[in-house]
Parts: sequence; structure tokens; C-alpha cells
Amino acid sequence: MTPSADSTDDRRSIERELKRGSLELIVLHLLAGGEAYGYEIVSKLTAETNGALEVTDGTLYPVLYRLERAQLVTVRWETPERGVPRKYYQLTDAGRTELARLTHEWTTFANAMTTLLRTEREGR
Amino acid sequence: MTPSADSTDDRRSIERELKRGSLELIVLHLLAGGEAYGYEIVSKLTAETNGALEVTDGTLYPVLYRLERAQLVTVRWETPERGVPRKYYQLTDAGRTELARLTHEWTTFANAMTTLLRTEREGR
DNA sequence: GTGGCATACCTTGTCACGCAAGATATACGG
DNA sequence: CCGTATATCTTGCGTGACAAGGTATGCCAC
Repeated sequence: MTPSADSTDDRRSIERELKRGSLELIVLHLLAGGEAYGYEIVSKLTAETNGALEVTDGTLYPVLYRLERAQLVTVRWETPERGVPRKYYQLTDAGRTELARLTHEWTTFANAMTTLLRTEREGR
Repeated sequence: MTPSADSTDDRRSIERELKRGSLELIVLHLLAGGEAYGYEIVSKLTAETNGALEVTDGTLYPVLYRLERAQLVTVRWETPERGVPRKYYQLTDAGRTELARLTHEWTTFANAMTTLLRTEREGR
């Protein structure tokens, strides 16, 4: 039984759900343009997609850990002249391979969805 | 059954994740073509997308419950001349509204992703 | 100095949801 | 009857995005 959530039925955004599984792809893709550090990725994402794919840092860091553990990225600390130390991430070869794979999967899925949604359904 | 996994799949497929949040959209869209029952939706999906968006019935029924509880669909039992009773689902007006909303959200998201992925990242 | 602010990284807890696996029930053919 | 097909429903698990909170450092004004 789930007595909860019957009245609090505010319709959530599916954007959050849609992002599921595509975050790794997004991050890998951004890193393909050169190394970057966490905060940089967050702001890049917000900027390049006009907020459509915005994520918080609390979301991003676990993603980066997964990527690191899977050896899709490597890590380098750098302490700039001014400011706090930053943790830079670089794509590995395996990361590039995975990026290609995920891109392909995304494309396949998106095509299937688009085709389906384009189908006229005027019945009843 | 899972006909997948011909590759070394310690790396899970993101297809499953990508589907997150889009299942309701898919089902609502299919129902826009007229009422249908659970098993019918499962087979329709598999057929119309060549398996790209395949779901199991164990996945679908909870979705249908959510839709029903949210009053996006209504339900009608029908016992055919031959065969077991079927539970037919029809879209409500609210369901149609929600369908439009989800479609819009999907399109926005997909466009953002596509645009992002199309960006060349040959740096470094 | 010290208090405040910005930068940057990290952790914890919660909740939703897709799915595998199994249960149930009905009809029908041999 | 028993096996198979149709059809609906339930349970348990794992995953992952997110909010909220925490830590640490450097910079600047007063």
C-alpha cells in the first residue's frame, strides 16, 4: 500500500526522468572538447543548452565518480595561481569509445521516439 | 526475454534509462489512436518500433495504474465471445492535455540533446 | 585580523521507476 | 484433465537524479 502521494499529486517534470542515463553521455561529450573541472561542466551545460539540461553539482559529482571508476576519464588536480584547487577530468580512449556507443544508443532511441510520436493517431 | 547482450555487457544499456519518464508519453500516445488493452499495447510497441521501445507487461501495468490514478485514462472491462476478459483503456480529456504537454517536453529535451551532441568537440 | 563571500569539491538520504520473476485466472484444444 | 495461450497483477531489487547540507580555500573590505 502506498498511502502517500495521493493528494500531493503535483505533476512532476519528466525532464528529470528524461535525463536519466543520458547524463553520462552529456558529460563525456563535453569532455571530448578538452579537459574540464566540475563546476565548469555545470556552468557549461547551463549555458550551452539555455538551461534545458541544467544539473546541480550534487548530481554531477557522482556521475564523474562513476566515469572515473569505469576508467572512462582520468583526473588531474591543479592549483591555480589564484583560487581554490580544481579537479580536471580528461577523456580516456575507453571514454571516447563509450561516448561513441552512447551517442549511437541515444540516436537510435530518439529516432524511435520521434517516429512513434510523429505517427498520427486520430482514432477513438 | 532479453535478446540483447551479445556484447560484453558489464556496461548496462542506457536504453533502459532513456525510457525513464517517456513511458507515460508513449502509452498516452498509443492510446490517442483509440482504446487498447495491456497486452495489445505491449505488442503494438514492439511491432511499431521494431523492438527499439519494447517493454514487458510487468513494466506496463504499473504505468497504466499511474495513468488511471491520475485520471488520464478511464477503464472498461470487456469479456469477448472467446478468450479471457480484457481491460480497455481510453484517454480522457486530461489525458489528451497531458499527452500534449509531455510531447512538448520530450521535443524540447530531444532538441537540446541533439543540438548538444551535434556540437563538434575536436579540442585538445 | 576577521567576517563575509565566492569558488570548488564532496556526502547523505530520499524517492521514483523500470524490470525480472512469479502469481493468478480464464478459455480452449487434444 | 492437462498443457498452452491469453491476459492481468504483484513483489522485490537496483539504480540514479536530486535536494540539502558539509568542508575547505582564497580574496576583499573594513
